[in-house]
Amino acid sequence: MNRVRLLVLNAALGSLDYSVPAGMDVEAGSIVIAPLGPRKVTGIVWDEGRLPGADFDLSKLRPILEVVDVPPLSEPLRRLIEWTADYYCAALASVARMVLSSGGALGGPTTTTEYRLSGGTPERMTPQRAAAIDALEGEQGIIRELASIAGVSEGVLRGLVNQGVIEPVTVAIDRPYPPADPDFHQPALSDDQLDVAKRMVKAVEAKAYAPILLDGVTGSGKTETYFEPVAEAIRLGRQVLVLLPEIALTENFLVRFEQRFGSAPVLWHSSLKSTERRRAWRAISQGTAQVIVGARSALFLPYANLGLIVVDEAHEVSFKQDDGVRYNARDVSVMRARFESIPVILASATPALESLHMASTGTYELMELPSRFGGARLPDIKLVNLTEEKPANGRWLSVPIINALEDRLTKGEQSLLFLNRRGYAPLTLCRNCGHRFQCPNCSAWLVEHRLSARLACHHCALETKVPDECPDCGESDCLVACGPGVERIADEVGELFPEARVAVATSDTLGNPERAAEFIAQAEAKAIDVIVGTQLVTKGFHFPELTLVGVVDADLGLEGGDLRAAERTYQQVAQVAGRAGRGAKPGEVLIQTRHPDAPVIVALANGDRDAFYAAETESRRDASAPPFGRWAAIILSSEDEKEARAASISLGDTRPNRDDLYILGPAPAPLALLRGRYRYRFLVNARRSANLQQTLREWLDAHHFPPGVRVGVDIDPYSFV
DNA sequence: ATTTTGGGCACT
DNA sequence: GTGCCCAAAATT
Repeated sequence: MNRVRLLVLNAALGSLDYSVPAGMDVEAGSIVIAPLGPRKVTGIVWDEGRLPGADFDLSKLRPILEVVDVPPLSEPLRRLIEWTADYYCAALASVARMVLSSGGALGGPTTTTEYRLSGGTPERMTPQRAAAIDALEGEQGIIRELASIAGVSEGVLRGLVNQGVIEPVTVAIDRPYPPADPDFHQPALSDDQLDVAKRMVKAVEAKAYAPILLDGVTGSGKTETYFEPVAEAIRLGRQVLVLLPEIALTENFLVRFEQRFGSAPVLWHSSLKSTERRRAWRAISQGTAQVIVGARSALFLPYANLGLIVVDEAHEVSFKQDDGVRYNARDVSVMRARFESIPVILASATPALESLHMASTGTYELMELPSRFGGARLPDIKLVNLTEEKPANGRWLSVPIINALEDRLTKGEQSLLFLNRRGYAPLTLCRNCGHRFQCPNCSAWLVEHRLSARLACHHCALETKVPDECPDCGESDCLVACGPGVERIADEVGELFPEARVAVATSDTLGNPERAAEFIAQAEAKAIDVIVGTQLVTKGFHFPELTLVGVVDADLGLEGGDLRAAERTYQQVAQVAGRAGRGAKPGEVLIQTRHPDAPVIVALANGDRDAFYAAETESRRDASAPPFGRWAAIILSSEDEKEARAASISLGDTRPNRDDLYILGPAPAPLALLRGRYRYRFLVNARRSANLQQTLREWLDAHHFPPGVRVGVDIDPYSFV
């Protein structure tokens, strides 16, 4: 190729043509550096350029500067980038950027300098230096990362480097990962598991596109079952990607993985240190990384030789990315498997209705694990009607749950209380003047966190100390907490049972893998009697001694304008209920609700999954919601309220008028102010037959927006705020 | 996204 | 005419 079309990594630019200097070797997918105005940009060679017809003087083409020394992006990956950009109405460059997300992974030297403590002491000790030396015990990394770990400035550390207290270490970037042994430990599987595993192994051997819905009740051993096709892919020398919804889940997963394969997999998530990220990216692109376990962003990595994708807990909402390119990793996984011609396994105990629908139409192959592993039974589920069993004033646990907790404490068994609200209380107000603490940047209350003695906004980074006086009326000692959060429930348990060992499990307390591992170790060692947790504890955890699950407020998820509210409530409660009775002892689940007759709640109480899905299917059909119709959201935002409103009204005036597409809005978004930006929203409901994306693109492209207005398109939205 | 260009306008 | 600010255009 002597002339190419380059996808430059800049969202506002499309693709640009460049000439290829004689002697330079490029092919489609090559990563290159090219001149752009006075700057240099990274680009991906896309194809042979827009040949004659473009009214551009071809002799003015500028030459590519250099080819980056990494393998070219494969054809299937390039098709995936195109599909994702097209389907989610995003810029090609934005999607491509996720592929090259490693930042420094491209080119560069093969060794890097990291720093660690040398064991010496500085001539002059200062508080910062002492704190840094204390915090960096056993750590190694680049200065910036160490500074962030130690909570001191980079200058402090550079001073220590000069004094020899911190020493540089040369590290090879491409040192290999330990190999995974597919036959390290063969677990005993049930007949059901063996049967399903065998079918999945066949799919891996076939090296063809095969979407599989692995539908197994909680505790049925889905992970051990899909480890078999993973092992087969390793035997065939192919790479495997396992997507997990949360980092907090990986610790438990890693233990099981190491037991099965004798070594840790390659991890990919947003908090990887830059050198680890770079090492992983290169190993993945060279094919030396065998099994990659990652969050959704791992989906866009340039695997050299992918043989299988597993999406674990595939129903999880966190697979939907809600900023930047708004994609659903579950759906994009299926497309990647299609372009790569490989199987993809969606594993869940509570599959999304869309996934079940695909299975029922035969688009996905359904594989079921209907019973729990090792003869454990599914737990008994009972409702607690909160309108009859009222908790005491200022308390949130009803008598049946308190009695059940007491029973478990006496027997030395564990309990789990589930409430999907972080912090102590969702709203704080002044008893004297009624002042409510609200985030100045978002339409949201500040949530009190007693563990950190702070008021925090859950939508932006705002955090303040809890003040001593009301900022409005100046009165002191007048602030009251309204409503429950997990911390408050933990306090309540502590007051009821002072001897009980209570642990709060949320993203605040288990935010990083180390703390999650510590929590799991404690729970397994029975050093915890009662776990109080948010949705984080609904998945993945396996504590054999846990026999009681209490759902503090099953109605919480039903509030708010979420189109999938019923499904999400069903999934969360069913998943958390699934934590009970996984060992030899039977489990009990108590669900507190004010709406014991609501269809979701009834289905949960009866353990009647089919009835719930049947009812939900009908209500989706009536609402023309997925899988029968499709939704999209368009959000216009601006720092200026008037500008946002004017832009949305003017966009509304040019709305397409079609009978296969219904447009609601504009209206202030439910979160009308988010991170300092005022937001207006359109909701689009389209028939399956409508060409939703093309219609939206034509509508938006024809419109001119003022510079301060941002336009976001969310296809198949989950969050309706 | 970032840089360059060019128009309008106040000021000299 | 010069400098400055802002919007629009160009970037291959």
